[in-house]
Amino acid sequence: MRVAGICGVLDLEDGHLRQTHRSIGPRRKIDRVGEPSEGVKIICEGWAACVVHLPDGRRQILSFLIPGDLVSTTTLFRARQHFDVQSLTNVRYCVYSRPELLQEILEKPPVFERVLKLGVAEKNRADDAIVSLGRRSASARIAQLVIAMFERLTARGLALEQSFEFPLRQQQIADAMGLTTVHVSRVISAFRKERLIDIVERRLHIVDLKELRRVAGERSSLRGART
Amino acid sequence: MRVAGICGVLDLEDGHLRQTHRSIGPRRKIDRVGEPSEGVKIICEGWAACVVHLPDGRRQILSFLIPGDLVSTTTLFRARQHFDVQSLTNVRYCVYSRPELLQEILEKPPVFERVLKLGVAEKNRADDAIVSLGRRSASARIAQLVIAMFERLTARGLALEQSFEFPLRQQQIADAMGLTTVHVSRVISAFRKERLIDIVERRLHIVDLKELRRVAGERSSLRGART
DNA sequence: CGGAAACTTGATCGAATTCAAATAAGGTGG
DNA sequence: CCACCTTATTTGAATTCGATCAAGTTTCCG
Repeated sequence: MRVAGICGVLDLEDGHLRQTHRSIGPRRKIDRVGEPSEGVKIICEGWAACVVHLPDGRRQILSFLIPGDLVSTTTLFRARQHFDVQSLTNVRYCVYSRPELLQEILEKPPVFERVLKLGVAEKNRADDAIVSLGRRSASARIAQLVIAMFERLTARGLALEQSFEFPLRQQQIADAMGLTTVHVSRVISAFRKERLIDIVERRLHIVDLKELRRVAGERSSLRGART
Repeated sequence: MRVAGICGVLDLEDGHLRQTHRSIGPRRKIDRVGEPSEGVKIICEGWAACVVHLPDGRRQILSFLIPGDLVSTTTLFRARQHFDVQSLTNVRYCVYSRPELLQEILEKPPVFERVLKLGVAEKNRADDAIVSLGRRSASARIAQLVIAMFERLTARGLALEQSFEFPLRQQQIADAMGLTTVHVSRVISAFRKERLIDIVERRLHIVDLKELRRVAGERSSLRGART
């Protein structure tokens, strides 16, 4: 049965691919490190994150997932994941059977292309993260994050004007940006004071997009194909 | 005409796929930012790197490429690359026509699987980099780099005992690890003094692998499918 | 209402950067 | 083969960005 909307990104034809839909609360594991994902998943609603746990208890968030995102292209291949995927909010996602989807991919070039595109987008985001973590200051990284989420959410029609749902805790921002919560708090306070952004009730408002871009480092690179 | 060896990673059948081979010197661009790659390339000999240039002149190296590596899975898709690919040493690589390779992929599941696997390996390496840059100290990152290169080169039969060709300049290590040359020099000096590694004439010897792993952080995560 | 997360704020510390020079290693034309 | 020039590497001193330590305060839920 075809479910309308963003879940259908992979089901380009007449929607005959079998999908299972699931809903879960926040802080739940969608996929677990060391286990192969039992299917290929698309986030339909809510935010999730790919998380690596270090032996000393610290964490690194590899990426945030929002509606329309494929939960790691690597799940197309039946391999152990090296990270957990966990929900940050209430999440609804759908699961495709791996073999069925693979067959669909091989039979239908547009589906193949679509999946390839999602994979490219995912890799581009990882590359963005590497550049941010490797060469940008804390403020630049956080400004980048805000802008990146704004653009991704806008592309999916999930931003109004310059504001959008922003359920991230500062701890999660810290884990994604390679910082401490304390420092994230300081940077966000500074952004508020400088009237760059404002966060009220888990909703982020971009007050001065131009200046925010400047702070983010306004680099020309990494502006390639996104989804 | 089939060329033996590592170039053939994608050409699993009887080697009828057309390949063009090219040789270039060090510090040459194999692919250029903003331009779609004109084909799908495999490194046959030498080292290369994917490099992002920031507007202020600083650089971030996204990954190092060694023989057997695909030059970015994203080149399967005709999109603008957001980074340069450049040779670090003399490099020989081969180029497949994108349409021909795509057709081969769609027709031959083993080839499809092979390409998928290379893509997964690439993504895993990017994720490794994110964790290193986000959560590890300078020494841990450099130790990781040495171990990772050792393992990758070993998998391709390019390491003897615990030593291998290591053509990287400290500047390049710095650009990959998000550090300055000055600091890379200090860390490597310390490693030498502690008899962890030694670098002589662009060849790296791992003196104390166990201790090197300890320094690298000996984490259990991120030990997934590599190629 | 009460307890636990989440967020702030201040003081101090430290890893890595920056600035500055000196030394070593390569590569080139004569 | 050597003098010369450029690119790498090393080392030291001073600085800084973000971490760590330590309380508070606020917000969120059950």
